[in-house]
Amino acid sequence: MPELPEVETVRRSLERLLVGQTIAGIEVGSFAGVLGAVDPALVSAALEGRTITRLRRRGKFLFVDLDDGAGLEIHLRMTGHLEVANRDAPPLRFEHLTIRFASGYDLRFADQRKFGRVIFHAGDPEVELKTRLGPEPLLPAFTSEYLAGVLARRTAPIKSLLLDQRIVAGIGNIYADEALFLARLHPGRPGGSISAPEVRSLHRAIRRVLRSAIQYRGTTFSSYRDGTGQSGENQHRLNVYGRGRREEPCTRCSRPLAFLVIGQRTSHYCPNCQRL
DNA sequence: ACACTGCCCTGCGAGC
DNA sequence: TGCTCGCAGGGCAGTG
Repeated sequence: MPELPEVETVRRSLERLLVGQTIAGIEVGSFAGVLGAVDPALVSAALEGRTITRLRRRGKFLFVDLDDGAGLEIHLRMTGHLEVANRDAPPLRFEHLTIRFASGYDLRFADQRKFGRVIFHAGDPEVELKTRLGPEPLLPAFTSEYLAGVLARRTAPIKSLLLDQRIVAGIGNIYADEALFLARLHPGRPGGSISAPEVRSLHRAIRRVLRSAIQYRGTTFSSYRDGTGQSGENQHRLNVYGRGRREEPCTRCSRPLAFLVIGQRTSHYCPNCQRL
């Protein structure tokens, strides 16, 4: 389940391989919806001859910048996967889009569940996403004061608010649970009930959890791999995610962890360390 | 403005 | 053994 650290790891793994590559053409598989509602022929015509100048990440989105100012917006959702492969290599399982380069290499996009998208934008893709995305949690604009401001007077559970990409970009179910555990906050706490010191603690926990996960190249829970097919290592460092259902012991107090459903998402937490 | 629900999609594991 | 069923969840549209 790619969240910010996984998308950042993919970006880093692909950057050197993709920048400077010139697109010779694209091939769309049986699932044309991978390109959104856009006509594949138009996308193909727009991409042909363009050279990739940069790979950027914003929240869980990956942007591929092209030399004419256009770009691709890529979202992996749950099971999306990007990989660079030799032209002659066999197709990936669930491969929906192949971008062929003049060099003889391909960028392949595969997605078992067809949730992921590769959207072409004639201009900067980030501009269209601006209103839908909050600040980058690892950049200076994401301050404790900002977080306190957007949580104030909110009645929704903090877990749901952390998953809202307009509040802060890039946090998904895994890192929301991990950050709340580090900050010792119950996932069901109303956003507005969180005190100033608690917000500071949460702010610190979010940054720590994300930084550490990037360092360990993301969490491979089921299918996640980086752009070279390599698994992450952060799954061995999780405190709560995936452990509550099995009532595994808390890494801090050794009491059994628990899980509950908040906003239709499972939340793993320690009932002893994270009290309402 | 905010809170919340349902939809998309399919491999996999649990249970019968 | 073989089947069915429900779960996993990010983003967005839609409702109240």
